[in-house]
Amino acid sequence: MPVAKGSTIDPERTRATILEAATLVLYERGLDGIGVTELCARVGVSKETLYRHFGTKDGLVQAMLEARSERVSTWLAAAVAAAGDDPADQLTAVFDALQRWYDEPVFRGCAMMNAAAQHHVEAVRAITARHLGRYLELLTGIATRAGAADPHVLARQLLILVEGATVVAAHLGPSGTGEHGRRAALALLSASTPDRRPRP
Amino acid sequence: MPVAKGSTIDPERTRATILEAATLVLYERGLDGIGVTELCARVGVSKETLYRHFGTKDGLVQAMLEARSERVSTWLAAAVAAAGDDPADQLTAVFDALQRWYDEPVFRGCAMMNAAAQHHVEAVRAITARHLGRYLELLTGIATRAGAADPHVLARQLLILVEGATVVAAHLGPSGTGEHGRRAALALLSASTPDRRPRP
DNA sequence: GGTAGATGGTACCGATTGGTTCGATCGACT
DNA sequence: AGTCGATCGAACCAATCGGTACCATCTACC
Repeated sequence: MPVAKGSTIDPERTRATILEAATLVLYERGLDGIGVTELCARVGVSKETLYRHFGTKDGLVQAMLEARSERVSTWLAAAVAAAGDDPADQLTAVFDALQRWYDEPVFRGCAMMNAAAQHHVEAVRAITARHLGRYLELLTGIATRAGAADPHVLARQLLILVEGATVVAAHLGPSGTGEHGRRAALALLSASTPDRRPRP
Repeated sequence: MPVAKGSTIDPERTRATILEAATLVLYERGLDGIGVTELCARVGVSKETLYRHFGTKDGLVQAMLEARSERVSTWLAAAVAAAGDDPADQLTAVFDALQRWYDEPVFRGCAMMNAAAQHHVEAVRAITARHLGRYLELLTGIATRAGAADPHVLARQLLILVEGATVVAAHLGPSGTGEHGRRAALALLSASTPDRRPRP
């Protein structure tokens, strides 16, 4: 969807549109898999406009990774919040949401991790590390509410499951991967909370 | 270490040397992060030689990924074999070996998965899928010998742990990651083998 | 209606890309 | 001694790369 011609009185709107379209294209083609010229054509914007908004291609990449990290984290946190108070239900919600993602035809693995694998720039590494930190925070909350003996260790184990499931789904196909992750997560949850508290 | 001048009477030796040196450089810099010219200089070989042996840069990439997959799989299988017959010991050996890998200063994540994230070529995807298949085979063997209720499901869960631990170690640092993976794997193993059989 | 800013389109830049070619050289084998 | 194949080093190629400059155009605002 091209950006409207002329000044639409909203430069920030243009920026947001570029960001949204570029996110899809860069995810599909890879950060270095498409040149700026073709990227601009796909996004529907002129080179000058893109460079005025983001300075360099790296600037665009970083801006889109920041935006994507925030969007994805929020989406996952919302799935957890909608699952009620029970930590087991919350974990189930996480892996069900992931499975829906894996099933999308455009799924190509975690965009943040893919980006870090391609782009050897310090800023990108920082963004992806922060992204994992957000996940870890979410999972630590679940582990803490579950009364885990060591919530931080359980959270790191859950993070390993989340990222591992994403990698496996990307390379061996999505089928069943979310469920495998979910069952593993629930098993770890049980193993980490020796005091069984009955559901109210 | 440059290839010896003239015909060292062993073209295959030349090929192997290129492969070995290129593996390190491509892992460190990324597949698209270094040009053929600089790559040849780092490897210590002329462009003509490289192209005679591998045809294209993609050909070199695929050859080195095949070789690396085989080497890594063999290395991990050897670690398992050296751990004796007990499945729990074998899983411990897997994650101890992984932790030693994570601790290497040049560790940058799984080369196969990184390559697939960068290089959108079908052949590369096939190589990485086969690589995960080898891991899965190894883990299925362990799960079967452990008497798991469903060895294939347990093996996929263990694969998720292996790949997830590698991703987390690459982006949040190696510290403790192998241990987290190992403890999670042993917990899943216990949960999947309801019939406790005493160690002989 | 006129001005100012945001944009599209296009030509253009130097640098780098993957890949080719050629002559000189070197070692092994006859 | 002489041939042959493998190699190096460097020149060379077209294509593409990220990035810049210029100008006509369009819209919002006055």
